[in-house]
Amino acid sequence: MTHQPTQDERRPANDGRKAAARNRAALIAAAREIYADSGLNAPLSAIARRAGVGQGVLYRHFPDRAAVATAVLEENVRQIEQVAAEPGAGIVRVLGVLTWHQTQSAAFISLLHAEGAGGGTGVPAYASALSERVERALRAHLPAGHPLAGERDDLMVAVAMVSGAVTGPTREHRERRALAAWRLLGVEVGPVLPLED
Amino acid sequence: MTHQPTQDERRPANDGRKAAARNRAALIAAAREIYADSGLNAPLSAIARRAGVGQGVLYRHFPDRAAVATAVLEENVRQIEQVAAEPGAGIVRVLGVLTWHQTQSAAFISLLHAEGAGGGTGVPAYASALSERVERALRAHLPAGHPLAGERDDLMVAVAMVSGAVTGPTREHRERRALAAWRLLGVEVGPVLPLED
Amino acid sequence: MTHQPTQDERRPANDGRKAAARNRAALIAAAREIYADSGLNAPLSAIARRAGVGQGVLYRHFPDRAAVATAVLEENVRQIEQVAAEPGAGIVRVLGVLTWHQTQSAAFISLLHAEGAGGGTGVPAYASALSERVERALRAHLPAGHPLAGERDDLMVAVAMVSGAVTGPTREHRERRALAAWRLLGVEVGPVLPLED
Amino acid sequence: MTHQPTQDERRPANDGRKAAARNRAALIAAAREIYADSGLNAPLSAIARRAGVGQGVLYRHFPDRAAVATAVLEENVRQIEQVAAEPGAGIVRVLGVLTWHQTQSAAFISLLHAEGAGGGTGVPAYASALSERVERALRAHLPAGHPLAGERDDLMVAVAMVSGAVTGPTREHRERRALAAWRLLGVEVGPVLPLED
DNA sequence: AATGAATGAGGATTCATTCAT
DNA sequence: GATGAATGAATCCTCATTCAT
Repeated sequence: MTHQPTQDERRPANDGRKAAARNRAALIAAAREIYADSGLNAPLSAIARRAGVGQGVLYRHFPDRAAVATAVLEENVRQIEQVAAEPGAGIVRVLGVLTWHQTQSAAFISLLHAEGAGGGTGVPAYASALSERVERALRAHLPAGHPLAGERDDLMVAVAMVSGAVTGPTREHRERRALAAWRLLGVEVGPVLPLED
Repeated sequence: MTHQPTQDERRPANDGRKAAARNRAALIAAAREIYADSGLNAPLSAIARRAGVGQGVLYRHFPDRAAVATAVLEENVRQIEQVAAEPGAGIVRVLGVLTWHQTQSAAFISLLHAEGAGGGTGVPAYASALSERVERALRAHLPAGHPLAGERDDLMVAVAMVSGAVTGPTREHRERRALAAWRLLGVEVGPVLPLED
Repeated sequence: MTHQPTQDERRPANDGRKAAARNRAALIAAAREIYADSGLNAPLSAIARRAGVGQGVLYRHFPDRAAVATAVLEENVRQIEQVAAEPGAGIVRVLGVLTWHQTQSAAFISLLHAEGAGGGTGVPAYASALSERVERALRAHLPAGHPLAGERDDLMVAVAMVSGAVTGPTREHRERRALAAWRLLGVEVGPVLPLED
Repeated sequence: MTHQPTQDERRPANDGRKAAARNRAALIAAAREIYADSGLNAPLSAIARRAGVGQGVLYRHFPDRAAVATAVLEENVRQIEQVAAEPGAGIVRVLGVLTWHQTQSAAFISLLHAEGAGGGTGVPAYASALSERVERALRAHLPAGHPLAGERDDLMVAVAMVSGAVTGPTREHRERRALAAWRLLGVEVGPVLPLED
């Protein structure tokens, strides 16, 4: 009778189920940041902490480390598909957005062709699916005369090549290298910008 | 508080000091193999085990994880310098050997431009020195008309690009991709072969 | 590369979050015991084991070895402050409690003036803060005529001296030596007893 | 027939058996230094290294860690005995030399009453023998009226007390504390100096 | 008699993952 | 649904001690 627990008295703020979605988003955002400055092997606890949630929540949303990484990449891919779907978009613009993501974080790159060494993060399965979606998005806009239009794999080889070139401490560094890479391939790309929504 | 190896059992023989060099070599070889199939973050203990030595030996020869990686790379670089020094060697041949190393292991690639995310293996310092040695070896053979002869960084950007393209489960896979990459760059490379000594 | 506790067996129950405080206390108690009979360099794992918790818990509560030691000492100091705060307490009584702690464990002593050799446990920073608290507690009760009342440092030098004298296998041994030490200093101390609460 | 091994060709300089004595001395000196700045738990290998000999030599001369420590202390004790044996030496002078050793290194102190915590370095047996020699040397010079002349243990308790007081980063610090300690005991000591030989 | 390499146990520390609350 | 404590395996690294040369 004393002490009627006034909403939020001793409870971790359970805002109902819309909080779930919010948390998921926060986790992905956090993961993106953590990946950017600590690499893909960063402790999961760091991601949860940065997202401001308990570790349990992370596990609720993502069964394992690969799922987190994939979710991050998923967003990137969706953005690329989105530009590709824009009315006036051409290959030049799409490549610009793709390149922006490549310069954003080393993680994106690793993800994009993480079939390599066995000890990897274990993304392969999802990764190749995502990789194919990127390819589809790009290929849809490839005009016949384009340098990468020809043989089957050239397109994704080129993407991988640019990824390989993208190194350096700052985003500026990486952007410069990316552009140099495309130039060496004789490919024109649009401004390296994110998709403003 | 102390260690006192409860050791009256068996002590696997101390082959004296000329074993030291042999062990070092064994460690590097082991590291190369381990890296190839478990990536650069493989436990050091695995390397020691594969080399058939105790962990202490590894630490005696290499102060830290980066030193091991560097030693592996060092050998590769030396081989490249060696071909470059051969009497009749031309850029085509040197690139062939370089490419062979690129297809050999994902590790070589990571090492070659490991300046990336902070959480990395921490090779940067050595790595850039080695990278420069590779560059020097290549540049010494670049004829004026070569597609990469022009602007300052194009050469190493191209190398990085090919590294990026080199993915896939088997060496054959990776070799095919490497060749495709060089072709896209308009660069001719020799047969992708190790330096037979 | 990862951990994956091969754990389908048994997981000793997670008592929820109010166990945390209990665990912390258990760790401090365990540390006190371990320190008493194995010295300050005892393995942390021994402390965790004696406290009946996993090693991780120890690290959760105390970032490093020094933090554990400090926590133990902290309690002692608090007790001394507590007697000092008692209504009728005089210097004789306070010194009695202090002396009790000195005879309790070699660790308390080491901690109290652990500025020594570089290889030490690394408590210095905290330690001097705690040392000052002890000094304040004592000085508050020093009557003008007391042998240690005069010059600035005499008080803590005397405490250190008694600490130095406190050696011997059993508590009785140590108590006898402590009392001899105070006698040589011409200082009267109360019964050497813990603070009964 | 070719290649007559000219003395010292391929041999670590085996100067005969007088080298043995030289090595032993070097080890003790090295140990003293190492102890002084890394504490008694410093790795034995560090001592061997500083002495400029292989680790095997250390083991040849000293069966275990305690033996090294004891040998160091032994020298100190010998010096004290030596002053005590000087024709005109009085207690004041002997205490001066004793105090010098106390201020020299924390190690000396630890050694002097290392009966404490079980986890210690294991010197106890030797230590108490040495401690008795120190006591004998001092007591031989104690005049009847001296403050420490009376009851049996007061003398060594006092020595331990001063040891306890001797803390601080520099030798100057420690000397000041040592003198303050003796003053509190009402004991006069001579100049705090080593035995010039 | 010395050297210094090798062994391998022991201790420190980190993190994925579970689960009581 | 969320929290965050606990677990404990895995990995890193150090060092006492032995021993072929």
